Order: sequence, then C-alpha cells, then structure tokens
Amino acid sequence: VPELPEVETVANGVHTRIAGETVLDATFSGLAPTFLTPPHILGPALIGARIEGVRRVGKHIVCDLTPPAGEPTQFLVHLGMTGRLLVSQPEVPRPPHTHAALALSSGRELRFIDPRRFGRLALHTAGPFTGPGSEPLTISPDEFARLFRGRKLAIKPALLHQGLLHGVGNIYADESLHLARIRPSTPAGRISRPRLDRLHGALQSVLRQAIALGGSSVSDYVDAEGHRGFFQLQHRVYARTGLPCSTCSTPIRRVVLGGRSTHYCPRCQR
DNA sequence: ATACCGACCTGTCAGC
DNA sequence: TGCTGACAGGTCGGTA
Repeated sequence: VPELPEVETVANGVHTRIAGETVLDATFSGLAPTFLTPPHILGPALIGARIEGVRRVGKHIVCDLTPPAGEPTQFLVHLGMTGRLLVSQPEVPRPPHTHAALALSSGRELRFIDPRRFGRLALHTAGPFTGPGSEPLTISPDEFARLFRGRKLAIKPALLHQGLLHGVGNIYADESLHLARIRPSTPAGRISRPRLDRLHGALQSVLRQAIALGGSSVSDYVDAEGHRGFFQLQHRVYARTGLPCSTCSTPIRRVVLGGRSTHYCPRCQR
C-alpha cells in the first residue's frame, strides 16, 4: 500500500490526534517477524512514555517518545503492503489482524492492523532514525544525479531501491517516469543530466501533489481516521494498462521490471 | 559490489 | 457454487 505520500498522510493524521498523549497500556498479538523488537521489550518501553510527536522518515512512521526515566526513544512503524495505523475509540471492536493496540491517556487506542504481515514494529534507540536512503522531497538535483552514476540497473528498480532514495514505491516510480518522459527500462547510469533533472522535478511534483490529495487508495489504503485518498484519480499510467495515454492516446503498456509491474507509454517515454 | 529472483503472507478477483 | 491461479502499494536474503 503505502508509499511516501500515504505514509506522510498517516503520520500527520496520527500526530494531530495523539501528540502529547501518554501510553497507558500496550497489548500485542501475533509473532515475529512483525515484531523486529519483541513484545516483551516493546511493551515496557512504550508503557508510561509520552508521545512527543509522529512523523515520516522514508516509508517509516516515527513516534518520538519520552519515557518516564532514561533516554528518549523512537517507536518505528513500517506499514509494509497492507498495514494500517488507526486511532480508534476503544469500544469499536478491533478488526481482524490487529497486532498491536496502545491505550492512550485520552482513552483512545492507537491500533496497528496488518493482514498480510509485511509490516514491522521496532524500537530505535541508537540516535535519531535517519532511514536507509535520501529523502526524495529534499534531495538536491546534484545529489539525485550522483545516486545513479555508473549504475547498470534500470531506472525503475533504481527508484524503488530504498538505500538510494527512501519512500518511493511502485506507483510513484511509474508516475514520475511518465511525467519525466523516461522509459522505465533505461539503465540508470546512462540517463543524461538534463533528463535526470527532469526526473528529479517530476518526482517531487508527483509526491507533493499526492500528499495534497491524501495519497492513493488503490484497494484498501486509508489514513489515520479511516479515510481514503484521492490521488488514484490522477494516475497517468499506474494500473492503466491498455487505456489511452493522457498525453498522446497511445495504449499504456505493462511489463515486469525487477519483479514489479511497470506501466508506461511506449510513445511518450523513450 | 551489483543485480536478479524467490520467499515471505493474506485477500480478492477473474476464469473455468 | 466452488476451485485455481494470478496478482497486489514492500523488503530481505541467497545466489550469480
């Protein structure tokens, strides 16, 4: 599900609703590997802690915690493919696949729900969490170009590689490549600097628009309040196989690159 | 070091 | 109606 715009929307929503609250209790169900940090360590670290704020780093949701004693810590939530982080009234029944529920001082619950169990919960104590790669929204054109220098990897899987840029997923990789008019299979290291600059601008523009519309709800993504996003209505290529390109009417083509479905216009993207 | 590919999970939907 | 297979927004680890 969730890529940068969806994770940003969820983090902002959760922040608005629970910043400043204290965790009164924590209940977990399910097993490793959902819990990168096992429940018997996670529980005591969370209970009694004040949630200073909630923010996004790459595709991670970071909750900044101040425990009653000791050093500040960070509670990391990765939504994987189907993860949800919801703030709910406790009387609302917990949906199936609820793996964590944190009781908050306001009486509400912060719930982590994840049917497919690709999501991860972890405690991060070794200094500020910075994520595996660079931030797409703030990286400079120079740094952006440097990421791809000398790489034979196709640009599409390169955009998905979190150690380079973190936060970009399958939807926004396809959408930004269409906006930049670059063929997804082009070896990353063989793209000219002007075209990389165009991609840098296209990626930032697509991500910002998607954040403004609350992300893309392709099947089941919802934000912290359970609301769907609207950016799926703006998709130019993603999941539009066979439909006419918005620019030139050529049918959108689907191929598999790096094991992921990839959508592009064979005429606009060379 | 880099790049590819299957594995990890559950749910949904199209086709027979 | 019910089964089967393909597919899904992500990431990791093993292998070439």
